[in-house]
Amino acid sequence: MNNGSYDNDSLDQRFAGMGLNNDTPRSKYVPPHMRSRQSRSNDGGAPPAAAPAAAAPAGGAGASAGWSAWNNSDRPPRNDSWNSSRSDYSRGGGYGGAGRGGGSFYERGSYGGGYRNNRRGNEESAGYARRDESRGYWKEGVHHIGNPNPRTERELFGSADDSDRQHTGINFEKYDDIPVEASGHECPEGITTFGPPLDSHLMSNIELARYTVPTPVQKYSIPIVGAGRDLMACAQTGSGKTGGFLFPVLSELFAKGPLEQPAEDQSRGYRSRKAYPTVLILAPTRELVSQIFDEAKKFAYRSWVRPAVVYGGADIGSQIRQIERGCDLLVATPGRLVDLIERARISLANIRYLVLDEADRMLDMGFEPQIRRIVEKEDMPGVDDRVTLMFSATFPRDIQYLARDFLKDYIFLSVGRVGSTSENITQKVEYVEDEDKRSVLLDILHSTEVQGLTLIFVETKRMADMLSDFLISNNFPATSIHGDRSQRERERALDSFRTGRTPIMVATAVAARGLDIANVSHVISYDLPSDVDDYVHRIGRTGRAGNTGLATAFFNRGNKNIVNDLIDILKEANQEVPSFLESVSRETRSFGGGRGRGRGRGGNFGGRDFRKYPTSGGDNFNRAGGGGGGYGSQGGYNDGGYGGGGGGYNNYPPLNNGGGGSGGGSSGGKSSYASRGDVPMQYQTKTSWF
DNA sequence: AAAAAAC
Repeated sequence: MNNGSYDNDSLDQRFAGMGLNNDTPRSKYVPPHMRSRQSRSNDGGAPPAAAPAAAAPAGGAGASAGWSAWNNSDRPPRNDSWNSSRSDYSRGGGYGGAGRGGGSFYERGSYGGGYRNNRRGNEESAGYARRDESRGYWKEGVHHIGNPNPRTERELFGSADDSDRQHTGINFEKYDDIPVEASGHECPEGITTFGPPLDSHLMSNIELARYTVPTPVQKYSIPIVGAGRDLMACAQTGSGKTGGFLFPVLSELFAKGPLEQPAEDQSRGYRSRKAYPTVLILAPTRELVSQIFDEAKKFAYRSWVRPAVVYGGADIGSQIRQIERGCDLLVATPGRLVDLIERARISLANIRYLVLDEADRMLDMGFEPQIRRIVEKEDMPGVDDRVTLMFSATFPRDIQYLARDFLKDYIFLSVGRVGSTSENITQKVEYVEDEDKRSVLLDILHSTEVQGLTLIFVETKRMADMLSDFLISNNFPATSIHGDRSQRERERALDSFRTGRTPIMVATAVAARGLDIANVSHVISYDLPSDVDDYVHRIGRTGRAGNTGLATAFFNRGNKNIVNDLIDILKEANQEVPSFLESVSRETRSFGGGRGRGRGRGGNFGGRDFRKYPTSGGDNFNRAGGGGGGYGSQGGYNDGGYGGGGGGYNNYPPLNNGGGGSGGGSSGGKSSYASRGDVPMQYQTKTSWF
């Protein structure tokens, strides 16, 4: 990583908009993880360090090199935009110029040499005769906006009273109460409204979607991406994550226009039907990818940008035809993308923005090799020549280590939840033995008034089938979703759940993340997951957009592996901790296991920038080290892997000590993040594709 | 151990 020698001394820490350091009234809502910051805010990093505005970090050079490759034109720094009015929106000219009127702009050429090489070449000679008049285009450096189309508009944006379609009813006022913490070099200031320099056409689409005020994550992601910076954002779903990356990225695209097709491909001269997307968005499930695509269509409406989506389980032929019709912003699951790259249908050579949604999942054991292949082993520009954005509700520190390979000098953003955080989800944990689960579930379903949707999570696909059959045979309108069902079945299940035709859905991990389903009033963890992050994502399916929600979990001794993490989560969210949890926790501790995996959130509901808390393994307890390496529950995938657990974990060692004083020294090199030396061997060997 | 993700 170009920025390996991260220097904690120069971290610019901000409590933007939070007023944590001053006279914030006690009554102002602060979610649990930010609250814990308050008590620690005097540990050295707190003063909103004056960023050395004059001295642009060297990293800026890399960034601007990436941008000058954009259309091969040198452009003057943009002067009407982010960086001039606000001193630290940008650095080192990382933000390219507006470039309007630049003769070097390519015309429309988002794929396969534009229409020229396409079989619809006659359209080209006819002068952009577009079948769909609502499609915009780019010509001679000017963005021509397509005509409005009422029908398309209704399809995309629904009508104002169409509550189940989208979040029109979000309680926007509450946004101001959400704290945001940003850390990293010269972090740009947040914005407060959708306004210039955000592209004006984008703003009109945002208006059509009836978003009036940027959500907290958007307030920061917009200027951060506008300044060409990389970003790791920890934000609950329902906090506007999708807009958080779509808005700034589309705004840039609208202003800059299409990229020229790479020379090698042009020289082939004929029939290149490869797509050269500028933006790549990756997500871990097909449903999520499809949901992001739907959002992208809204905000790309009438613009020159053609969004496209590819995922497995669906007809590849029609997906290929779709990307041939235009593929500037591609939303994809990894497997199908690799397939299409191998078929030479997609090239990543023009990627300028890479987005990993649910990034911690994308970088975990199951996905990491595929992501590495896509990002590092294909033709995607290197980390300095693209902007990389990662979003997730949770960011374990081991994943943050991995993520460094894909990011340069990034901003870490931690955002509370919309509508008074996780506290608007009531979490209940019941002690239920496996054999009693069915009858307890029936009791719960019978006793709950039928309003809103109930989502039941199980650990296995088989159990999902069995349980939904069981419910149906008991006259509950249930369906199920899991990876062994066909894509059509999955889509039908999700749709019938969403619309309330079957207000009960049994699901595996497929549905745990990111899915935006309005009106889920109850999430039941029939089986608890082994990783508490998964639990956090699950309960995030309810209590969305300012509503309250209920989350019930069935716990028994078989779940003792997550008992400590679960207790932490409950405490952080101000929830009742049943006594049986405490006693199982005590049993477990004397059993010698303690906590398997340093969760890395350090008592933080969402996540904490590991660069600021280098040695805190996320443990709230001072616990004897030494044995650490031994009980990595996830076998080589965890913090326990390095340095034998790093000695006793201290509670949040002071910033800037590099970890040397807190026991981290035992890991040999943990005090410095300059090299890969501190990274578990397992990671390094796993980097190869096979 | 299971889940997700390509055919």
